[in-house]
Amino acid sequence: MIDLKLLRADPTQFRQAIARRLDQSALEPVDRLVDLDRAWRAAVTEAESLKAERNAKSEEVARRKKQREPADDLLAELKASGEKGKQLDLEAKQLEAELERVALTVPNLPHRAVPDGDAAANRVVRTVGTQRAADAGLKPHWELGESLGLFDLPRGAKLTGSGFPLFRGQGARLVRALANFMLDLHTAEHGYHEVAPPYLVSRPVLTGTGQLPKFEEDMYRTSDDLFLIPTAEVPVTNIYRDEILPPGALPFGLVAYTPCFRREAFSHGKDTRGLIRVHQFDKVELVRFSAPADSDAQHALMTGHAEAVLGHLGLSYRVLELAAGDTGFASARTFDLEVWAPGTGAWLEVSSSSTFTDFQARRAGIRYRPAAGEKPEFVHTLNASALAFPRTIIAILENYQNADGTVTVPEVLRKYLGVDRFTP
RNA sequence: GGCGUGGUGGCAGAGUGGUUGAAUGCACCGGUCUUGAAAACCGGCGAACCUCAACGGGUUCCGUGAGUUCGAAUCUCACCCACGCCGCCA
Repeated sequence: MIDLKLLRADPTQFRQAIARRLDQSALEPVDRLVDLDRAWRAAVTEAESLKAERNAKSEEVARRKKQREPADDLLAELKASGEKGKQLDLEAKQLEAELERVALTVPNLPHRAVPDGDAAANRVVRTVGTQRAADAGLKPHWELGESLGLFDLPRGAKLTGSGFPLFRGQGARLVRALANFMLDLHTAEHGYHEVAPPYLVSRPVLTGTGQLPKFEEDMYRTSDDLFLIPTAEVPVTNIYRDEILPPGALPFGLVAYTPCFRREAFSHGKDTRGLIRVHQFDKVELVRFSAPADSDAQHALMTGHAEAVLGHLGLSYRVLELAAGDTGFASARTFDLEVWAPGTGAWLEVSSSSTFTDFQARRAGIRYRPAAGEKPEFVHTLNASALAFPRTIIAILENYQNADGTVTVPEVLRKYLGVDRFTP
């Protein structure tokens, strides 16, 4: 949720900041909010002043009754103004509900450091490692996965539909190995506290992180009006919803290993080959809570934690800073980590590291107390995948493949897999 | 799923329909005392919103939402959640 006070203070500047997203549909609600906000405040002021008057008279009634004095005149006045009070109250409430409804559709303000432009303006911050040449002899991961018996996409599709992969044998074990490797790394070396959250969440929780109300179509919904999580970000960020964190609690990080479910409703036929884009996948997610002044540093730190996974796996990757027009709805600033996949011949996004500033915290009511006795303030929330499994698996298979059709297991995974090579 | 009990401030825990945002205790903050700390004593201490240049003023909040009433933490209804017992079950 945007800060209405910022909009009120300088609507022009606010509008320009939102305009950087190059999304016309984001500006329309901003313009409506200015008018709605004015109308709402006028209604509140009017309703509250009548209430104040009525409260004073009610107190006078109580005083007189105690002293056994007549109060019929006041009672008549109160009865007469009762209907008007209800009316004014209702008007204010309706305006407030509309105000909130519209406000929830406005995206976060881009961070000042974010470059202008659309996806074409995304900036490569750094490239790490040496890319294995995409020569003709290299196989894409879907061929390797099939020949090595690591996953069976046709049978996965038989169970559910396309985009629901079935891993088996060493492939299934690789999934488990990646989970353990990543969790061990983040808990032991990066100081994260491990959580295992619910995979179904409610509407208010999804509204807190920003998936609702705008992106309902992207998720799977149950008959109980619960949603399968599209990312662990949702339950983990909301752990502290409607809470005030005590002084000294910040900053801290949580890590969770969960499946993620995404309908990918509008992306059929687009980069869907093999494991590149699937409806269900596993992911280890980092979530951090920070004081506002500290969040940029926390963002860099967390991005480094995600990069460390790629580093340990010996994979070549690059870090992209997304331009304002390509940054997600709730995010103020995002770094994408793209891993090099020589068999596919493409850079694949394996992580998105974002700071949400106070946008999610406002929606979810996550605050902290800077020091004992001080006023609560909204925290800053951040998260990064570290990493999403399918594309990590793609990169491992394609980068570590050998001329004889086998795949060497990266050093750090061997103790989890028990083998140093995938063979047919 | 059935029956029952309960949801009050950071925590614990009172609360006859009328100065109750809410007693009391703990915690916390400031002060006195002390070489220092503790103890003791004194004072303070919820959140959100509207308004105001500011001082200040006002409104709302006792699980959520409706209702009764001039007035609701207190009465009524619905819903949610927690706990207990029974049933079912991985």
